[in-house]
Amino acid sequence: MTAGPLDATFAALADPTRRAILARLHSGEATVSELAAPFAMSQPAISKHLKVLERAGLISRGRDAQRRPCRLEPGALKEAAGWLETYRAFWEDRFQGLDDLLDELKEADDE
Amino acid sequence: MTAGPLDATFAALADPTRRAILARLHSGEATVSELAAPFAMSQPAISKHLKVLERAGLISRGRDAQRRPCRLEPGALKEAAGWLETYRAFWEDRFQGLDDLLDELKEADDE
DNA sequence: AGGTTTTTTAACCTAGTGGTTCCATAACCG
DNA sequence: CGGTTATGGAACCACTAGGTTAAAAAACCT
Repeated sequence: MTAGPLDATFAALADPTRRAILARLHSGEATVSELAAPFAMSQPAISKHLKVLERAGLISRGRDAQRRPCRLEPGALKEAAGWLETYRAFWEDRFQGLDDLLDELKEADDE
Repeated sequence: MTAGPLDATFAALADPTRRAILARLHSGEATVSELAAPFAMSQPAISKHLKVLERAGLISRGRDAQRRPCRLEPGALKEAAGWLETYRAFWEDRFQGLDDLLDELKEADDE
């Protein structure tokens, strides 16, 4: 039934703080405190978000003395994009007016 | 901080039942009972899922006598895919081994 | 060893989610 | 009108999520 790691990935992406963290990591590794700095939120809260991202496979963490640098991992993002890709033809068809055409035909049928 | 409708969209996509419903709707409109049939779950539960999908803008609902046919809406899917698209270059770079090269350089630096 | 920095853990709170069952609504069909 | 079908709503329950504060770990620096 299409379960699996997509659950965790999409759930992780559903939070704006976490998406902002990913955006930040897009431009390179960062430590927990660096990631926490921009947010009006306690640092343990950020740690929780990072754990969610890690369990979803969106980031991985190294060790540098006391610091735990985070880096973006491409795998999960790629899978999520892959799932959405299934629908690309659908929304591009719609953009080309195919669905609108169908709507017109249906309305014509009702009259 | 990149908030907005992406929250609702990704949250809606985080549930396998809802993704299955979207997949089903990909091949055409369907009524609530048709959508509920494949699942070992009460029909009100499906109604709740449909409400989540609707509030996320992923589906819309018409009216056909007692039935409330659901159809897939492309907008939200397109936005979600658009957000992920920002990272496409990142995971494709990784696939090309760019990050692996960086890893090798770093390991060489440690020795 | 003692103190500082960085990060995680624990305990707690509130609110939301995903499911249930039972009932209400709405539109059809005799 | 009365019954049936299709769907939404209300009340409830267990569990999870996102936040807090306070304390514990772990690795550094004299």
